[in-house]
Amino acid sequence: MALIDEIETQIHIGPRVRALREAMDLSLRDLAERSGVSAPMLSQVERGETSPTLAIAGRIAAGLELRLSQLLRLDEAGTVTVVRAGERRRGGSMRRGHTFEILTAPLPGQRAELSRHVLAPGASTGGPGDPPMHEPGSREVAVIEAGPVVLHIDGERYELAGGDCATFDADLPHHFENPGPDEAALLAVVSAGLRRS
Amino acid sequence: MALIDEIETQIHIGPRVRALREAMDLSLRDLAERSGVSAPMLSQVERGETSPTLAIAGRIAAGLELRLSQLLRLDEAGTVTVVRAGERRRGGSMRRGHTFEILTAPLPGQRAELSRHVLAPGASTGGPGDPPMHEPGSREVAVIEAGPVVLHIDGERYELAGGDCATFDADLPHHFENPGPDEAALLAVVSAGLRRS
DNA sequence: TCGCGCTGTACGTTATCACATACATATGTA
DNA sequence: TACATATGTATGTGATAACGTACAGCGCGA
Repeated sequence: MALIDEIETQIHIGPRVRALREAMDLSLRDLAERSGVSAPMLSQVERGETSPTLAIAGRIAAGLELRLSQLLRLDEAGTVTVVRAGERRRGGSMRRGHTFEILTAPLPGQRAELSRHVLAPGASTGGPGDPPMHEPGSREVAVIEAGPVVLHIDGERYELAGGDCATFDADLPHHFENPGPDEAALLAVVSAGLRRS
Repeated sequence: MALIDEIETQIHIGPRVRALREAMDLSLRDLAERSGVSAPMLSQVERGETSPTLAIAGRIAAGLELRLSQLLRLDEAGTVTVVRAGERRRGGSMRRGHTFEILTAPLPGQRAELSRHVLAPGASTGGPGDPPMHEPGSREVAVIEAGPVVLHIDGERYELAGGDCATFDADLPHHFENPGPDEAALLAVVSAGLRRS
């Protein structure tokens, strides 16, 4: 219902298995011997008549001298996503003098989001009262393209110059401020949170 | 008997699924809703009491906003070679015409590393024969500062211009090449794969 | 203390995966 | 022609994956 319908979930390794097997000049019984999976089962998998368990799929991959993730990746097109400079939405400015763009595509499987922020003199990326926090456990890396910029985080204050790089917990309240007379810019990377167990 | 015993075939995604689910702060029923897989099934999979079919595993991965190959790759982490981080962090050039800096501090708990690469005309960040892959499950985001740059990955070829942004699996063989007559530069972010606990 | 809502798990049933066997077709060999 | 050996597929049976339901445990507010 929810996510499941919006995402391509179809797994159809059958044709790939058959192609690989024939490329190695193996019969179904040959591969059955190598993989420990019965020939009729292999036949059904190749024709897509059944969805094998991970255990079976792993043995089939092993028989083809592949890791299962490799076998599956062959059927997952679009692993590489390119976002062209022209086709990005410019993010609305939450504050006057602040504009930003999200540089990365919002696709599943992504664990990092990269954004570029431009600050007019005196502007900031957010305010002390603003809610826009990041997911718990996430980390942020910011590189200053043009400074100076002041990073306010959790009551602390860090003065950054062009080329400086700051790393911090993105789930703490924070914002960047441009104190100087010139325009400032920075790149921010937010890597998805994963709680340490 | 044949190959099957010589290759590690064990698939145990259970702990990984549980870690990811808890990191996303989802209950079994939450993930059931997102994935279309029943909660008891998820429980059994997490505890390794059953080997799900590819169809089910794919839906679980989708519910976790991962591709199945990515989810599986997290479990194949043990076999992979580590990058020579020591040499690279100094910012030396591995190839002529290629210089880079690691911008982030090498601190524990870091999940993203940011580096800036400069390529002389004709230079590349590595070669087709070079092994330096990133950790399994890691993702890379590259922003082109000055192009053109060609991204070679897994046999594919992507032409990028200044301002373009590419995202891909960092554990696939890849390198950047500068085909133009001018100096090229890019920023690369590698977000860590999920570590075993 | 009582419930309410939530968590994860045990139960029993149904669907289907995976096997061994048997079959149909196609090659080649005597 | 007959036999032999290979291919991939149809069949029926036991094992198990996957479901809906129901349960024990926890924290919380009335």
